Amino acid sequence: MALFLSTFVNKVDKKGRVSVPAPFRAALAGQAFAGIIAFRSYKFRALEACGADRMDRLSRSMDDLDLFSQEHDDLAATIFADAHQLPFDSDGRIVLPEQLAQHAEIAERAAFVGRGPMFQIWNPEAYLHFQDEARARAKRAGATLRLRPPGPGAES
Amino acid sequence: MALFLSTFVNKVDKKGRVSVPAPFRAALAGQAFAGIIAFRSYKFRALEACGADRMDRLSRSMDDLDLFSQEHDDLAATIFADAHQLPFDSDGRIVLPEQLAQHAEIAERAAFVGRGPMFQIWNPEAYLHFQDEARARAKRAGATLRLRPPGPGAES
DNA sequence: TATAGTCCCATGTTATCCCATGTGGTCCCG
DNA sequence: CGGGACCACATGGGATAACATGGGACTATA
Repeated sequence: MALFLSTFVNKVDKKGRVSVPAPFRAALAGQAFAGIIAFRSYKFRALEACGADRMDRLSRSMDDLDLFSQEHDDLAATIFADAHQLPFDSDGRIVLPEQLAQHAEIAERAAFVGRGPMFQIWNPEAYLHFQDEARARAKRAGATLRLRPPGPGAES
Repeated sequence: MALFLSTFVNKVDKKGRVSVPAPFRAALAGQAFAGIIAFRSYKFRALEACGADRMDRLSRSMDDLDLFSQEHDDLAATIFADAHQLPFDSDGRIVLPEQLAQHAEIAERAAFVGRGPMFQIWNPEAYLHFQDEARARAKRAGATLRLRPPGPGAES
C-alpha cells in the first residue's frame, strides 16, 4: 500500500506542469497506471490525490451495491466525475487541469502534503494557515490516534 | 475492469456524431465490441453508458431470477429494451440516436461524465446544475464512502 | 434514384514526449 | 576532516504525435 509522508513544495511552470515529489512517485511505483488520480476536496480548498489502485477499490465498492443511497450516489458522482487521471510524463511530472488548479487556488507553486494512504495538493500559503489551525485544534482537544493492530490487508 | 473518471464535453456535429473521450475509449480497449452501450437513465435526464462486458454481466445476473425483485426485473427489462449498441467509427466517434439525444436534451454539445464502472452522457448545462446540487448535498451530509477491503485483482 | 448512414481523409489545436540545464545533496577519496 | 566528483531531482523549452472536429465520397436501403 502506498504511503505518503511529509510535505513538498514544487513549482508550476507556465504549461501547468508540476513535478510530483520523488518519494511520492516511489510510493506509487509498480501500479498499473503510472500517474495519480486527483479530485477536488469537498471539504477544503485543496485537491485530494491517490494512486489508481485506490480508485479501483472505490470503483469496486460501487460495483457491489445495486442500490444507492442518495448520499453515496451524490458522493460517488462528485468523486468520479470530478476525478482526473493525471499521468506522469517521462520526468515524473503531471499537468494540473485548469479546473483543479482553480479550486485549490494554485498558480505558481503547489504543496504536496502526505496524508498516509493519500495525499493532498494545496496552495502553499493556504496550507500553512490550515496547518496552524489544525495544530491548534488538535492541541486544544488533546487528540489521540489509536493504532489498529497489524494484520493482513491492514493499512497500518 | 473499465474505470471511467472525469468529465469531458465534446461537440455534436450536424450528422449527430460525437467523439467519445480518448480516456474512455482507452478504458474500453480490448473488449469484444468496439463501442459503447447506452440507455436512458430512469433517474435523470441523461444517458447511462458502459462497455459491452458490463452489459454481459447484467445479462447473466438476469438469469438468476430469484435474485431480482419485481422492481429489478422491470428495471432490467426496461434497460435491455432501451439499450442501444453504439459502435465507434474509425475516429472513435459514435452517433447519438434521436431517441436518446431527445431524452437527455442533447443538441450541440454532450458531457461525458465518469461514474467509476460506468459513465453518463448529459446536456452540459443540465449537468452543471446537477453537479452543484450533488456536491452541496454531499457536503451537507458529511458523506463518506466506505472502502471495500482490497480483494483479488486489487493491488495494495 | 434519393436518403441516410459509414468510411476515410484533411485540418487545427492541444497536450505529450524528449532533451538540455541547473542545483542540491551524497558519497568517495584524498 | 575537508574537498571534489557524481548523481538524483526539479525545471525549462522546442519538436512531435494524439486528439477532436469538419467535410466529402462511397455504400446500402427503400
